[in-house]
Amino acid sequence: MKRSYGQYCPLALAAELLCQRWTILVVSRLIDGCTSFSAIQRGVPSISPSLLSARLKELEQAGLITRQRKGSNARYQLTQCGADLEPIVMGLAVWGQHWGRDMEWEDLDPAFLAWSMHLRMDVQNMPAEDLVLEFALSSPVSNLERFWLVKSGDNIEMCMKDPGLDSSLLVEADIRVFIEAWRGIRNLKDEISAGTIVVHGPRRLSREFPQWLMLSALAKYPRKHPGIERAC
Amino acid sequence: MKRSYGQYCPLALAAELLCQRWTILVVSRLIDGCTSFSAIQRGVPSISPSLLSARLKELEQAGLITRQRKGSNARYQLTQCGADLEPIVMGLAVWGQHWGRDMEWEDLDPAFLAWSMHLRMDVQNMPAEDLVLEFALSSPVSNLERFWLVKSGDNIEMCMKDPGLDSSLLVEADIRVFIEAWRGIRNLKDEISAGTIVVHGPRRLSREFPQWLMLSALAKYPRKHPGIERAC
DNA sequence: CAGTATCCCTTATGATACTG
DNA sequence: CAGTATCATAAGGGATACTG
Repeated sequence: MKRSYGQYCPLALAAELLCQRWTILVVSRLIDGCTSFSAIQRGVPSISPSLLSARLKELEQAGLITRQRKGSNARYQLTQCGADLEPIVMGLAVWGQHWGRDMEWEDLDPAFLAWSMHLRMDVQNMPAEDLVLEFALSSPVSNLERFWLVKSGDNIEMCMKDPGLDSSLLVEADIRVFIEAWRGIRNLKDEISAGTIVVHGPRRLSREFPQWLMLSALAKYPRKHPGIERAC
Repeated sequence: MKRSYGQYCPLALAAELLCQRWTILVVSRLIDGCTSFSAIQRGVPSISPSLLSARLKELEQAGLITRQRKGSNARYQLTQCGADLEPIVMGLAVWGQHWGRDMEWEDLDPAFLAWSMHLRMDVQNMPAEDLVLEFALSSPVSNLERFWLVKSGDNIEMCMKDPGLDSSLLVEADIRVFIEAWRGIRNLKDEISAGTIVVHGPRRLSREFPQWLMLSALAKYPRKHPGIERAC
């Protein structure tokens, strides 16, 4: 249940809905075009199903989204009201890129990275053949994290468990280095040249890999936060 | 203490700071130019002092504001990092004006209305003389609410208690009608013509009153929410 | 897959009183 | 004025198991 501010102030009315835990992230996934419960959940990896359900109901009741049942499935879509948030959510994300705090090790979530990357692979510029890209990202505070991006035709799927397919390429790196490259804080090609990101596999493929990987949509916004990352 | 999302996602980093209860309202007051603790508190009438204190510390630690001691007073000011939020906060407020839920009676807070109005009186177009504007706003769910805006020179102060001065004008209305006019949902002059807002006092002053009162900065944005107010 | 239902528990918050 | 200190409470949220 929303806790009201008891205020007619339009900013307070917006905040009492949108500035609850998880809500803006859920809206962001809807803006990204996710329409099913599980697609949204994959894009917000650590939200619990009950809370996601509650948030979706609040958004529906407030008129930001519609929910249509399709057989046993449901389809969530933004209304004009919800779609009007796109520039605001984008603005907040850019602000976070510019000014957000430095990333802690615990923030380096491979599931979200996999989810993000699977939406930002430049399929048109990849070879026509099907491919399996395997990522093995190391961290001093957790086990080696593995995931796979599987290209079938023009479709890319993410896999957090071994799909049991032969990998076309294997990418190895420290997870922080890789995510900093993903966010545009480091330069991907520079890191590959330096050997801090290693792409194993046929040279024909490994050479092209940096072209396939579109970075985060925010990578073009320079970091302004005066933290340790600046020095990198 | 901020509850982290455990995510490097820049939107999550922004949200974990800004999407906490009260925070965006406090930032908004800082954007409006409030620099002292009590000025901010007046602009966010129902925040408790301990929570405001906590929020200001979080904002300072995150680099959005600086705090300078001036004698026993403190002065809070936005940094570039905080100032960058201005378009986002404005966007959220416009969204709230467009799409926010209908106002409940409990939302019609006269203290916030008084605070808002005292910043939006067009002093340059008011007579040179000092004035006392008294407001008496009725509501079916509470006692008659009275407050005063006191013009001394070019300065306007708000008073929630009787300042013990003769009032130059007395404005009487239903608080919902008045706030809807303030927000641009109704037309102020139409309501005065209709007698739903009554301005008592010398005709010389009462005629000019609608010119003095700049409405909410959001009044120019039309309401789009499909609620009961649309019918008004 | 697409959610619901429980249950426990941390903790954020509101209220109040107090101090320099 | 400009906050700090304390405290009790509600409830938001996380985890998990379960259902159609």
